Amino acid sequence: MFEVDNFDFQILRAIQKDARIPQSELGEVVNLSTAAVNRRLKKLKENGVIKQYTALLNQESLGFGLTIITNIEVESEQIHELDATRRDFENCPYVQQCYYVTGEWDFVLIFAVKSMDQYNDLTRELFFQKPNVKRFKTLVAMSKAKVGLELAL
Amino acid sequence: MFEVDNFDFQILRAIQKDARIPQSELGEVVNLSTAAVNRRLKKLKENGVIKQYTALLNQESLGFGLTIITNIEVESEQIHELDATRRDFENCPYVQQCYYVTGEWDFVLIFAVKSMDQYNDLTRELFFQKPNVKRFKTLVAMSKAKVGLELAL
DNA sequence: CATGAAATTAGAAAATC
DNA sequence: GATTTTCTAATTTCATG
Repeated sequence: MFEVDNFDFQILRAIQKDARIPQSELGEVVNLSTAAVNRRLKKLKENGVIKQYTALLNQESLGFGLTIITNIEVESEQIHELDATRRDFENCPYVQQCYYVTGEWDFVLIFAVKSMDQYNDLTRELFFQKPNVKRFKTLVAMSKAKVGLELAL
Repeated sequence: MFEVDNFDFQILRAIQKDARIPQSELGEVVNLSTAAVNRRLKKLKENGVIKQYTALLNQESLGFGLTIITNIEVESEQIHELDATRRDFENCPYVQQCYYVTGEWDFVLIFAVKSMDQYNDLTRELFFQKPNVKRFKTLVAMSKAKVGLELAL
């Protein structure tokens, strides 16, 4: 496994907040030369510590005002069934997040959709038409108090 | 509200996948000059359509191998109590996401933590010690089939 | 209003020590 | 690891529709 030292942690912390920060600034913060920062960033990316650089978009301004969390219980927990179900969920572009969990439920999905109508359509497609979905429960987000994938480094 | 046209949508789609794509490449994809792409990106950022450029990190390699989803029911739904509770959740750095929801529960939290022990400590801090938390239910993610905040543009 | 082409500035990457 | 050089990309300017 790739070793991440304190310099790396500082760099990662900074680029989580702003992936566009110049490497020179990064160098000042961390007390390294820009070249050192550059090499470290490259390594972190190559080793998969940095998975992706992305832009977080404003869901509301783009018409995806509805966030919905769905808990799902499956009929069969056989590996093949489970994998197929998981794939169905993953392949839906409106499913932002899909977790396979232990506990009261088997899956938790987080949807970003345009309307309730659209969500209803998706429930038909993803739940009612799939024999392996036993039951599901819908939670509608009234507000997203905190949304992000930042780590507490 | 800011109007997003088809060029913008294409640009946004591309930078969701890779925020580091050169504006020249972006221009080729979208059939615009780099200057036009540059101006559009600037506007999209200024208008908050692009909220943030960020790096998605590999939780496992950084020691945050545990993802936990917690459903919470509160005692009082009075606005002040609710706000205070929400703030407590938000302020916890290990809470990646916090949704205030309708339905069977009031809040859904997603934690990225290092260990079960740490989560237990957090439950004490955030739930048991808070009078407004009536009950909560923990779901442990066995696998994150899909994690991201991309929109289906 | 927007665009594209060209010039400028800034940044990233590579080579060197 | 730092400095310096080279190369690439972002940004600004300016003329045009």
